[in-house]
Amino acid sequence: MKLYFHVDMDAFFVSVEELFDPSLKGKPVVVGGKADQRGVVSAASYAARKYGVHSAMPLRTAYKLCPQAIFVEGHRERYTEYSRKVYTVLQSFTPRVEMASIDEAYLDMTGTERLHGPPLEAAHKLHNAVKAATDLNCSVGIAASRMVAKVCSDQAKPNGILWIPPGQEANFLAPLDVRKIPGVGKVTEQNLHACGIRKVGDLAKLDPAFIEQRFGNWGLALAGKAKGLDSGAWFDGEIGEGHDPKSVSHEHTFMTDTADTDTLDAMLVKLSEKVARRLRDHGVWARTVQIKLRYSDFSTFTRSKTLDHATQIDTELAEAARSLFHKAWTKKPIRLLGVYGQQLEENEGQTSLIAETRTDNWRKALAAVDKIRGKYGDDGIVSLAAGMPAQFRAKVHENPENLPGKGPEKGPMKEAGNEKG
DNA sequence: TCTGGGGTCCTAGGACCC
DNA sequence: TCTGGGGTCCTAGGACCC
Repeated sequence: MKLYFHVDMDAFFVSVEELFDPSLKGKPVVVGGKADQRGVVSAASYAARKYGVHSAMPLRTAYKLCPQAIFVEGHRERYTEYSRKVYTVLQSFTPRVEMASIDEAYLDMTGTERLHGPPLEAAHKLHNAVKAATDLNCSVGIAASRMVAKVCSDQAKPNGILWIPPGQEANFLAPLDVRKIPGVGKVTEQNLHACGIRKVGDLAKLDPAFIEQRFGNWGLALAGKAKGLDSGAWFDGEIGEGHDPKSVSHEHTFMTDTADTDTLDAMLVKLSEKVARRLRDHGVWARTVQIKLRYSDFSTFTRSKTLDHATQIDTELAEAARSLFHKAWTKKPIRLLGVYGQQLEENEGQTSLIAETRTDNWRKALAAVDKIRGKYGDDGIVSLAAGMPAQFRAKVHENPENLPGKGPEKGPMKEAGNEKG
């Protein structure tokens, strides 16, 4: 019989902020950005939640619901630092730990009873150890499947521990809303409601063949989850096997929508550089480049291109991204741009000898730049866009949103953008 | 309400090959 | 010349998670 823990930090971002500024304690706090910014709530304190504020809610909505809340941008590095501390504590209980995100982890605690005692006792020890090391609270779910352990930790919040002994899974899940099942979001919930399915118990009672017919392959996995099983790709694989990233991406939402070609080109270059940098950090090459564009009405489009060889070079990514963008763009104002590296490979793709020398030179230059950036941050160097005209380089460094409005004549600029280095 | 940014997984059609 | 079916790759879109 398997034994899994799911450890979930309570209001993680807010709690870390409180460590650095204790005056925030007990107050309505919203992490995610300023109240008038475009963006959503990353985390809300329990005091803020009383006003209906919750994560993923637009910041402006949060402000309307709770104007007295303290809005903070947040400190990513601190969250990463504390996430590592938590990981270290969890590692001391079992090597089979997998961080599912920055603030939650699965532990395979099978066979640790002699070392740590029965499940609840082990969970208390673990909870206390996390608290001692970080001064942060967490909640722990315990079950024979990861799926149920995750649902448990959610039900245990805040600062609680919940164990569902083997055989009790169905009883525990049955009265819960279908939305509580990991993987069931707004859309699936609506679809299930349309079939008269509201509780997990309703789902568990159905004939799997019916669910498969209505919801496809994915429906079968859903039926399994309703019974407390780890079905579907979600809970595949052993815990503790680190996996390589499948994609690397960066995107940016403009403060105000823009149709300015130079601003958009500069942003594509900047995003491409960031993606390339991360590819090099991971030591992987991308075969496929994808862009995303979103217009003012929120309509969103993606375009992708598989290259003849995998790359991690700024200009190759940027070139592909700009080409994809200009083929798809209708010239209407843009709200968001994104650049993605996909089909990541461990090795550089097949290249010709000439390309080889060229990329080798690039590699040396990029390694040097990465080093400087590592030391001084991204602003240590303006831009790597050697293939881009000087105008772009200046703009990349500037905040594109703050550029003064320019005349309609963009011809020469566009030409220049196409030249090669 | 006016909707971030970083990801994963799934589906489905068409191309292309055997 | 008309016609299969399977497998894999490419592309676009979408649901979902934190």
